[in-house]
Amino acid sequence: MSKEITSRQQDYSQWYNDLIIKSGLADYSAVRGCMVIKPYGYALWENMRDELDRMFKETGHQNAYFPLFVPKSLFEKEEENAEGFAKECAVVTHYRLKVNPDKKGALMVDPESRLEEELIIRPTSEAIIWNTYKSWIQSYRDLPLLINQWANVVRWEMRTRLFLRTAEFLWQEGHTAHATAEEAVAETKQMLEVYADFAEHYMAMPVIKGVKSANERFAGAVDTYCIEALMQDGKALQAGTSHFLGQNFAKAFDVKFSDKQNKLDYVWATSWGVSTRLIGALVMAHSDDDGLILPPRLAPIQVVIVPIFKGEEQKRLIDEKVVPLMKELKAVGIKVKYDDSDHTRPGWKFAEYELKGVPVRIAVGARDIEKNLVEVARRDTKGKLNMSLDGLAINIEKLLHAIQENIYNKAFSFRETHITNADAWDDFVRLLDEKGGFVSAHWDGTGDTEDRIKEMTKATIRCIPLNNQQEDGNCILTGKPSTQRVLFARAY
RNA sequence: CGGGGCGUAGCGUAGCCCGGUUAUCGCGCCUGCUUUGGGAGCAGGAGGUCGCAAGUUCGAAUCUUGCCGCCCCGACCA
Repeated sequence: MSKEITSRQQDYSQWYNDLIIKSGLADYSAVRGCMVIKPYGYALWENMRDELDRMFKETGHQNAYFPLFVPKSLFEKEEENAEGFAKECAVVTHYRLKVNPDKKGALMVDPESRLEEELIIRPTSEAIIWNTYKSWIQSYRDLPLLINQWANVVRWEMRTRLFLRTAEFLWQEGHTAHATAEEAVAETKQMLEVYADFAEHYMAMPVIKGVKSANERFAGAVDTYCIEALMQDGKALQAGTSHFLGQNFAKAFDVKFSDKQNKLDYVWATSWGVSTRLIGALVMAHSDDDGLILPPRLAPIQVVIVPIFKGEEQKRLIDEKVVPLMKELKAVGIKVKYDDSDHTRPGWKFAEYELKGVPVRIAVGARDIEKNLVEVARRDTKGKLNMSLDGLAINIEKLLHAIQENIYNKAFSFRETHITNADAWDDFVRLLDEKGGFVSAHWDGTGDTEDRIKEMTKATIRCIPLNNQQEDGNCILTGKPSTQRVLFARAY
């Protein structure tokens, strides 16, 4: 065993780190808080990105790219947004280095190169984008403006975790402008649906759609909608957000349009984003102590074929079967890899591809070929069965669908059994401590109560679910009247 | 930024308390042969600023001081 993974039970955090590193998704880097996304991890991100990008375009959005740097004077224009991010901004103050006269071979910041105005490295791009939109929008005919950008952003975090929270991360941010509030709200909700659809159908990860409480709302937003997922350790994870920004940014950046009656008004805005954090979510939602379990629809490799042979002659016979099989599989759109390298033996390959979470493994040996069979192993259940070489591609395709469905169902039933009602404070605390997951409880609607609950239990309101059932009750902490339950959880 | 832990070959480690030739072991790597249905075996081989810098000493991986880096837990946050 050359690649030991810490078990989830032993140390969940270490299990997560082991998985990321040993499966080859990412690596630590020489920069504190920043990671290297390795080819396998980046391939996974590309698959996620491509699907999302397609969905954005289907809903009428176009991609563009805005600068990494935001002049401080622009950044501070929308006050709430600026203050919300102030504590985690990297700031460029100089534009030049010079040879250090006191230390050979060393460079120093040239004190004479101080910028007249500091540049903020974007933690998000509302400021630079709304400053630009001002010149793009004059008339209702320019609306709606539906733009997305794929970019990196920097948030100077105290404590980082691979994929879940790094100082620099990759994401997409959609920024739209609309003529009416209704239209902007509809856009906000539409993108939330896109995210939920992606999470459930591609990541096989069930999510709860909801609205954030005021405390958890995006700085500068009127409403923040979110999708919340549940990880195997019972902690919640915000997987995506979609914000209705009202006219806050339009007012801060003076973006007005003339309507059909030639009346001037500020435009209505939205922004929405998901990041490489989704990879962390994917890992924690499905994987086990043997490695990753990737959903077939996103896996960089969906099927790996491992030949088992003694000598050149057998290898040649296997090749004769595998080459056409590869063609068949590719013809039905399956991403297949034939690992016929002779550097490692079959057993090593089995373990390695399990670690990497490849959904299906096909082993082909001389014995199988005599019987016109292959051994098919699925990663999610570890089950093995023999399948005929005839019509194999179709059966593998079916199997991939079944795996996609199975890991979704598994995650779904875990999630369903981890939403628990609490009506008494003691139960509330005990559920958080002992069971984890979402605790559904009444709340008096005040930020103060939410803060106190967070202080006492480390749990926050993850969201108020959309279409939430209305029922009379009493706040779990204060006993004040409440009309609905909200979801509490400890979160990443 | 507080608490804890760690830094010795690509990875994981022994040695450190109690200073003393050539720094231990495993995995990985290279060569060759045998192997191949769950992380192969044998033989040979390469690979080291012991995190960095000062200090103590005849002599430092080991003792002292300072610094750096990373991981885990907390505060903060997506």
